Amino acid sequence: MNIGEAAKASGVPAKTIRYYESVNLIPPAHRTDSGYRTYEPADIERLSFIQRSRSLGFSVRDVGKLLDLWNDRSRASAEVKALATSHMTEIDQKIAELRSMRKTLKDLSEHCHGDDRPDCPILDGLAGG
Amino acid sequence: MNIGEAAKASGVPAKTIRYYESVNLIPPAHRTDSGYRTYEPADIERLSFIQRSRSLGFSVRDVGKLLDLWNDRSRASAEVKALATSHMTEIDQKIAELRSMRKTLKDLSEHCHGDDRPDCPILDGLAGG
DNA sequence: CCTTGACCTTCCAGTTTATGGAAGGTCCAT
DNA sequence: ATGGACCTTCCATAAACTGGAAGGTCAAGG
Repeated sequence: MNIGEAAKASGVPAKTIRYYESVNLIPPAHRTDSGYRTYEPADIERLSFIQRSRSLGFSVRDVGKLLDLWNDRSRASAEVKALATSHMTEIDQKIAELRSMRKTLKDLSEHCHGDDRPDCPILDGLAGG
Repeated sequence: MNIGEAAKASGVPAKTIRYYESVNLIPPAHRTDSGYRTYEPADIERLSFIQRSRSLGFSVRDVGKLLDLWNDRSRASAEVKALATSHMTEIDQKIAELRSMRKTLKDLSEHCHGDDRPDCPILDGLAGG
């Protein structure tokens, strides 16, 4: 599987895969004799996970930590558990914020007439959340 | 209210407030005779909204669009409604992804023993979510 | 066999969204 | 009037990409 297919399969652009390799987020890919990078299904899973984590606002560094644990199975599982728990807390917080923001937007659109009348007072609520 | 107080009140660092001004995300602040920026409560609300939106993964550009609508009350409310709705969809998606990710992590920590035993198979699940 | 087009490679430059620090002005309390 | 905590601008750096140039590779068709 070359980098283009890997990009399609994982949702991470080829350019970005190379970038991730360059900053050691992922290990150097195996190469064909001619120098093309090749990827295994396991690599795709890893890339998908990175993709998902990044889109949800986790830093590359955070993702790196999780991947380290994933790679080094011999680590104490207490450490894995602690990291997972801390990430879960972060996630809960993000979900709460998103819900609050969603509510603001919902109020906003419900109180707006949806026609051309310009009295849409709910925009005022945006800051409050 | 000077920039330091505004920073504390809004949660946006002073440095970042100046940056937002420099890229026209917010209008230039009023100045004292000596050149210090001053901020009103309304400015703080705006900054808080920006802060919240950014932390949830909305781009500065997206935030800018919403702020534009907020500023220009005379716009058709249909437009406001459309933008709000589109953002709500995005938010729903983000929430769904976070929940999926949370579930993965929960499974992970539940199946881990939390002691020093190294058999923590759930790390394998990370890519799947 | 050779060409054509879609891949791949590296490298360097630019973008977005800040953040850090230097050099210097301001404000206020002692 | 002087120290320290503010503020100012400007320039450099960071993180996480993204685009483009210059050139190598591969598979298909003529």
